[in-house]
Formats: sequence, C-alpha cells, structure tokens
Amino acid sequence: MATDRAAGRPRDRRTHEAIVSATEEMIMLHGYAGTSINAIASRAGVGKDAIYRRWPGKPELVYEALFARVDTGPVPDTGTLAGDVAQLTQALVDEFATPAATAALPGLLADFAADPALRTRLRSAFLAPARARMVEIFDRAGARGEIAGTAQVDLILDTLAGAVFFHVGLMGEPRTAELAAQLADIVTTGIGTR
Amino acid sequence: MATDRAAGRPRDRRTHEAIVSATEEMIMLHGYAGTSINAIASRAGVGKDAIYRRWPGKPELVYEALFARVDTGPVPDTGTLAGDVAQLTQALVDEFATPAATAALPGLLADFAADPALRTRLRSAFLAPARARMVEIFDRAGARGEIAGTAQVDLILDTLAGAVFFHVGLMGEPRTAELAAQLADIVTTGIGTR
Amino acid sequence: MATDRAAGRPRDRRTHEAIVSATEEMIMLHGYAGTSINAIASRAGVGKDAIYRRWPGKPELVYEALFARVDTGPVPDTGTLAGDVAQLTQALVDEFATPAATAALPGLLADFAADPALRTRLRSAFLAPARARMVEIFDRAGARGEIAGTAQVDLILDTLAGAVFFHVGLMGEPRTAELAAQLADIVTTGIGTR
Amino acid sequence: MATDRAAGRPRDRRTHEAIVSATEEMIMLHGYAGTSINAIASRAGVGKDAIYRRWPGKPELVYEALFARVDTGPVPDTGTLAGDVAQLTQALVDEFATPAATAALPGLLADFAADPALRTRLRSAFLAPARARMVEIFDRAGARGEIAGTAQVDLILDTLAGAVFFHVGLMGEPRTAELAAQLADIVTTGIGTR
DNA sequence: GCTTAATCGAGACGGTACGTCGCGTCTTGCA
DNA sequence: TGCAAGACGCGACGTACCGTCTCGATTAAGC
Repeated sequence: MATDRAAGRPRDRRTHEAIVSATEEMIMLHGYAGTSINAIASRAGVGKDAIYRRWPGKPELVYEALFARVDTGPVPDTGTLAGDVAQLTQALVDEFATPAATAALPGLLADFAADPALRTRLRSAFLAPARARMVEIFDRAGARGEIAGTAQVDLILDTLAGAVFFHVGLMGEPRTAELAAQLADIVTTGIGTR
Repeated sequence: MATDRAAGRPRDRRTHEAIVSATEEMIMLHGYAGTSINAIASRAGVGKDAIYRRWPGKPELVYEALFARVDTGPVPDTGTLAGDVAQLTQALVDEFATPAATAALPGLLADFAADPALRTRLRSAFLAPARARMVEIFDRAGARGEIAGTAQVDLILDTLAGAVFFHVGLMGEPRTAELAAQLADIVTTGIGTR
Repeated sequence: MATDRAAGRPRDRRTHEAIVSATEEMIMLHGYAGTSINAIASRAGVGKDAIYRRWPGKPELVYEALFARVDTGPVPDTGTLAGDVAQLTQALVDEFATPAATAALPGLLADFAADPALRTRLRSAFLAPARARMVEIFDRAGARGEIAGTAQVDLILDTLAGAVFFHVGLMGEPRTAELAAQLADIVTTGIGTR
Repeated sequence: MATDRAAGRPRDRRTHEAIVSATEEMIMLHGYAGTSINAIASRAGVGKDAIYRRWPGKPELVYEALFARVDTGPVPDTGTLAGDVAQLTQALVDEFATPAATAALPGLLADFAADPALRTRLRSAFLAPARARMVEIFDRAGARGEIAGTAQVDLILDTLAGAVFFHVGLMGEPRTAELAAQLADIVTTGIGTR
C-alpha cells in the first residue's frame, strides 16, 4: 500500500497564490521583460527559493500565472461550422488579446521558442484547449457534410492564433468587436470550398 | 555655404560590415537571447562604442542585419488574385521561415513590442514591402472585378504573416513546400466571397 | 513535588552520536567552512531540528564534536618544572595539531571570537584543562623554589597555545617531534630567570 | 621596444581607494564575517565588478585594505638582542592588536588557512617584514657573540606572533603596555642559553 | 604641414538580475 | 515531546550584460 503523502512540511498554498498574484500584477505594470524574479519575490513577500522550488524559471511561472486556466466552458455547437468557428475564434481573441496577454505574450512566446525543453510544449501549452474543440467542431461539420476529407486542424488553428497574436498582440491594432467574426469568416469560407 | 560633410575621421565601412556579419553569425549560432552586444563586438573585433554609435541597441542592430534587405523584386502579376497572393505569401515564407529568421524573430518581435519607441515601427519595419505589393495586387484585382470594395489590407497581411510566423517560426512545423499555396488559397477564397 | 524528568519522548542517544560522528567526518573531509548544518544533518540521517535542539549553531556543535573531550589524564609530575611543562606542551600539540584540529581550529576560533556570547568562553572552552594543570605545575615548582613570585599563567599558556596554533595550525609547518620540547625549553628558560 | 601601457580605459585610482576605505570601515563596524562584498560595494558607491576585477575575493581584499602596509621603518638596532627583539615584538603588537586587526584577523586567518591557494602565502603575507628584520637582528647578535649557531627564525617568529594573536586578538586580554617587553624577555632569555 | 575633430579597439565603470547556497525557524505526520 | 523531511523568508555569493565613459592612437578635411 503506497502513500502518496509527501514527506516533510507541505508547500503552503498561500505562498503559491501570492507568487501567482504578484506575477500577474508585475506583468501588467511593467511588462514581461520588466518583470524579474527578484521583484516578484519581493512583491509577494516570499523568498526566491519558494519560486524556484515550484517553477524552473520565469517563462514557466508567467505561463502558469496567466495562461494555465482550465478551460471548462462547453464546446461551441451552433449548428453550423461558421458559427462554431466564430465562437472558437472569439475564445482565442479573449485569450490572446487581453491586456495581460498582450503584455506577456511576445516575450513569453520568445522564451518558449528559445528553450529546447519549452519549445516542444508550445502547442500544447497555448493551444491545447482550442485544438480539442476544433477537432470536435470539424468532426461534427464532417458528419453534417459541410466539409469533406481531413481538415488541417493545426494549420488552421495556427492561422487563427497567429492572426490574432500578430494583429492585436504585436501590431497593437485596436481590438475591434468584429475581429473574431471577420477572421472566422475568412477561414471558414477559405476551407469550405476545398 | 557649409557642406554636410561631418568633420573628423569618417566611419569605416568595414567596421560596419564586420558588425553586421558578426551579428548574423551569432544569431545563427546562439539565437537571439544568446547574442549579446559584448559578444558581437568581440567577434567582430570591434569596440562596443562602434556598435552603439550606429545603432541604439540590439533590436535595431539585429533588425538591420537580418531583415533590412531592400526588396527589389517585381510585384507579382500572374493575372489572377489567387496567383498574385500565392506569390506574395511565398515571399513572406521566404522572409519569415529561414533559419536565421526563425532564430531571431520571436525575440526580436518581443523586443520591438516591448519598447514604445520601436512598437510604432513594427508594421513598417517587418511588413512594409509586402504591404505595398499587396495594395497593388488588390488594386489590380479590384480593377479586374475580382473583389469589390475596400479590402482590409492590414488584417489580411497580419493574418498571412501571423500564420507563417506562428506555424513555422514558433511551432516549428516543417516548412512544407505547399504552405504558401495553402495559406494563399484559404485567404483568397475567404475574402473573395465577401 | 515534580521530578526533573522532562515530559514527552526522551531524546535518542543514537541521534546525538550520529550527529557528532557526521560532524567529525565532514570537518575532516571538507574543512570547517565547507561543513554546513544541512550537510551534517543529511549525512547523519537526521533532521536539522535534531541538531538545533541540541546546539545553538555550528561553532558549538563542532567544538563539542572535536574538542570537548574530558581530560582525565594525570597531571604531569616529573620532578622538574622543565619536564612538567614539556609534557603539558606536548598535550597542547596533541590537541591543536591533529589533522582534525588543524582543519577545524582556524574557522572555529574565528567564529568564537566573532560572537560576543561565545567570545567569553574562549579560554574556558579551549584551554581549561591545560590551565588547571599549569597552575598545579607552577605551584609545585614554587614549592620547590624553582620559581619565585606569581607566574603569569594566562600569558604563558597563550604563548604556548598561540605558538602551536600559529606554527602548525596556520602556517602548516610539519609537526616535528621536537616541537613541544623546543617550545617548552624556550618558555621554561624564559621565565625561570625572572 | 615594448610598451607597458595597458590597453583600454585605465582603472580609476579613486575607485580603488573608495573600495579600500569602505572595507576598512565595514570591518571596524561589523567585523569580518559581517562584512559582505555587496555591502562594501554599496558603501563605496561602486559596482561589484570593480571589486572582483581587482581582488579574487574577500580575504585578499581585506588583507590588502588592512595589512598590506609597506613597512618602511628602520630595523631595530639597540645594541643588544633583547632590545632589538623587544622593539620587533612591539611592532608585532602594533600590527596584530589594533582594533581593526582584532576585528579582522581571526576570520581572515581562517579564510587564508582554508584556501589552498592562499595558504601558501600565509607567512609571506602576514610576517614577511618582521621576518626580514628578525633575520638581520639575529645576524647582528651572532656577530656580537650573543647567540651561537642558527636560530630558528620561523619558530620564534611564530611563537611571538602566535602569542600576541592568541593573547590579545583571540582571548581579548587588555593590551597592557608591558606585553611586548614581557614576551620579548621570555623569548630572548629562552633562546639565549641554548 | 598643422590643426581639429570624429572614429577606432580596449576595457573600466555603476547597475541590475541571475540562479544557488546556507542560515535558523516552521509545520507536517508519525512514533 | 522527539523525530525525519522539507518548506519558509532572508540575504550573500560570483557571473553576465547593460549602456556609458575614458584611454591613446588613427585618419581624414580644412586651414
């Protein structure tokens, strides 16, 4: 009979939360590059070790603080591929175009891309929920006969995410209300006829 | 009347070239984050001042070393919007998906996005040539009656660039030969029916 | 009336011994500065608290592990002052010039000297047995008429101990067999004629 | 023809002096263990690199700041061995029993003894001037016929230095005015009759 | 030919952040 | 209460870059 109970003093949940909150605040206030582990620890009232004990470095910490939300919402099901993709694209906009995400994403994606160990997790870290939904959406659309054959889920998802990131996150274009609808329209139409 | 000729010893053209070459090599060898001004100067056999005299910092230097190529090629003119967009997309792939660009772009875009002074130059720095071409392509397509009204050049360009950057630059998907064609197809079809 | 017996679980004698042994080994292997409480606890298979429950810190622990031997041997009594001092000096060499003492003493004395609470115990901690013997030796020598008046025990003891510590412990001079005899000779002669 | 001129910006003499002064002050105020490189740099208004560029670590820095005085005084020559040794011993007291030396020496000697690279320099670092003088003093005494044969300079010097260090530096005995005379007397008499 | 002034390589400078280590205290569950 | 384990806040460590500065030497243009 195995005991899963870890030996020693258990990690304090409040320490964890203080770090995550301080990270969020620092990112919003000073951006990704302007956020140092030292400053996070100081603002959280925590030793640096408490951070390094939990995360290997800044990228992993910031990712968890800002993007590791469990996606619990229902999969879009509007009855049409266009409607479903529009809803999913809106979710991407909600994830990538918030002030916090805009402040963090460029630097964060750069750090993930630069580190071989993190690089392999890029897709699963940032696009996993959207991808699962997209697979289901496309399956239903195939069952309805809206599309034929195998859709290239990854390419389409990268296109949507890349468009949102580039347009709003990097170029700083105002996040117009219709952005998701426009992108979804382009992509849905674009793949529909193939 | 005085000449514009600056007094004192003129800058050595070879110094400039040595810096640019060393920058390229360092980026290829150690990536953007692993490339320091110190190391560039040392590899170029040059003092740090010689770099800071010419560029304000690493982002501007790397940008000029890798992306400031003058785009002298002719604007695509295949007779159809789809063909023109495909050629233009291929040019984007050629620019964004080379080994050097893959090594430099994530960190470089992050630095541009983080600095207010650089942020305003993002579009003009990385997409200016493509944008000029795209305007011309769309004008011709409009004249031919292929599309109606004003196309959203920036959104479409950001979508194409974002897709290429995300798919190949970040996610590291193998740069298949058909990538440009597939993207161009999706986007052309997608905007054609509106 | 209550007993002095402490409540709760009594301390484990083997824990004590394991700590002392681990301390000795660590000092021999890595020196005083290279010996951390963490490492001692780990090597002893013991929690850090078990150490801090018994000793206030590293200096006290190392002192007890290496120098708190109860000196049970008989007081030298060779019949002459010179002979007695020679034996006593040899005991000092035996205490200060062993490999373990050489490894521990410089750092240990520094820590004692730096801490006001420990500073007052320096003489009693390291020289108490020798001092008691020296007082007795000098008393007998006085009774025999070898010396007159009050000898400055502390100064002479510090001279002998300082000479041994400096010569062998710090300077690392080979511990020649005649060292104790030479020192005892110098000092005995030096004080004998006053 | 060789140029000894070092390339690059020369080191600033005032930086050097500010570091040395700050080190002295810190040692006096907080002792050896309580003096950190960080604090020295901060007090001197200097970057840490400026310190590590000049000294490998705290021991070397403190040594130079407090003990590397050039000894320019004349060699004692009173006409008798006893008088010369008394003067030399007084110089040792002056060096080892000042407030600054008392604050620094125990920790400093411990660090020197613990590091193999520094260990070899112990004698030359702390006793070189005194040793040169002692050799000369003994030569003269030999010429005068006061002593015969080869005196063990190192052992005698270590005895004197060890006595001073132990008695005043470690045990904190008040530095009585007669200390040097007493020690010199003991040692001179002690070696004279052999 | 001389003066003037900017440029050159080199490297020192004050800072800031890094990731690690040791300190002495504390909080678990078990004995 | 003791015990092993290990989390905790703290602060020093030595390193690496940053962007600026100070050296002596070099290199043209204008007098």
